[in-house]
Amino acid sequence: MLKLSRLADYAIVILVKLGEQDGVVTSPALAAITGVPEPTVAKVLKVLSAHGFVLSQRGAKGGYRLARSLADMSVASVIAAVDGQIALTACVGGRECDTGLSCGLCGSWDVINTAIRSTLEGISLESMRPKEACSTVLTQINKLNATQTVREGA
Amino acid sequence: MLKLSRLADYAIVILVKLGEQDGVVTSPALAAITGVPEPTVAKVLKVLSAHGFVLSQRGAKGGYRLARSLADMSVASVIAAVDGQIALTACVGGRECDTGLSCGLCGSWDVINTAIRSTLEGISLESMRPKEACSTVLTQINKLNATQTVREGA
DNA sequence: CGAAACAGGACCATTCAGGTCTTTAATTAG
DNA sequence: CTAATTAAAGACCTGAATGGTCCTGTTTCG
Ligand code: SF4
Ligand code: SF4
Repeated sequence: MLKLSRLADYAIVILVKLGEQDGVVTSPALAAITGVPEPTVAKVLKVLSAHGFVLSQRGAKGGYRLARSLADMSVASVIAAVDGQIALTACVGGRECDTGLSCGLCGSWDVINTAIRSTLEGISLESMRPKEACSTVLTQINKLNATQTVREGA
Repeated sequence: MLKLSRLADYAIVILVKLGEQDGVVTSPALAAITGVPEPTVAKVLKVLSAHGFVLSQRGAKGGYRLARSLADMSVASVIAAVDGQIALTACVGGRECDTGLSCGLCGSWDVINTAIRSTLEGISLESMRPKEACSTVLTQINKLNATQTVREGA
C-alpha cells in the first residue's frame, strides 16, 4: 500500500536517537531508548555501518556513533541503504518490465519516481527531529502544495 | 523498497488503455491490449468498478467503460482504491505505532506522507498518457525541484 | 585470560501480494 | 418464453519476500 519498510523506519528513528547521545552507544542501549527489539536494532546498525552512516567500535566498551551530522543525511539515502533504491515501478531507469508489456507509461512513472525521490532527498534527518518537526518540514510542504494543482479524485 | 503494488500499477495502465477505446471493452480484450494476465485484469476491474472508476455492463456483449474522464482521476485515488490509503509509516493520522514506542518522529512522518500524497493527487491519469508524459508531468517536476533544497546524502 | 560488544551469516516464521478457480447474474438468440 | 452464451462477482489457494531471531567468529578492554 505504498508504505515504507519497517526496517527503514527503524533506521531513521535509530539514527535520530543516536544523534542525541554522546559518545559511543551499544545496541542494547539503543534498543532500550527506541523500544525496538534488540536483535533488530543490531541488524539495522550493521547495515548502516556498512553504508557509512555510523562508525562502529568493536570490543568491550564498544558501540556505535554517527559518522557525520544528521544534517548531512537525507531520508532518501537511508531508505536506499536499507531497502534499496527507491523505485515505484519495475520500469524506472529504462529497465524492462518483467511482464514484457511495453505500455508507454514508463516515462511518466520515471518522472513521478524522480519527484518523490527528490522530495525525500531534500529532507534531512536533522529536520526529522521532533522539535523541528512542525517548523522546518512544514514550511517545505507548504511550498510544495503551493506549486501543485491539487486535483480531486474519486 | 518503497515500491508501488503491481496491482496498482496495472490499474493505472488499464484505466489509461481503457480510455483510449470506444464503447465497452471486455476483460479478455483489455488483457490482450495491456499484456496483463486475464484473471488479474478481471480482478483489478472489479475493484475499480466497486470504487466507481469504471462502469460495468453484464451479460453477453457486456464489458467495461470509464465512469468519468481520465482528467478527473488522480494517481493517488487509484492507488488508494487498490492498495488502501497511502501511509508510509504506521503512525500517520494519529494512529499509534504497533511497537508502542512513542518516538517523537510521528509528526515529521505525517508531514512527509502528506507531501507525497499531495504530489500524487496533483497528477491526473490524463497526464500519464504517453504523448503527454514528457510535457505536463515534467513541468510539474521542475517546479517541485525548484522549491526544494536538494541535499546530498550518503 | 575472560568478559563484553560488534561482524557476518544462516535460518525460520509470518504476511500479503499475485494468481486461479467456481459461482452467479444478465443478455440475447431461437 | 426458454435456454444457451457470456461476462461479472466472489472465494480460495499458492508462493515469494519481508521481518525477525539466533548462532558463531573476531576484536578490544579490564
Ligand atoms: S512497463 Fe507499464 S506495466 Fe510495466 S512496470 Fe512500467 S508502467 Fe507498470
Ligand atoms: S511511532 Fe516512530 S517507530 Fe512507530 S511508526 Fe511512527 S515513526 Fe515509526
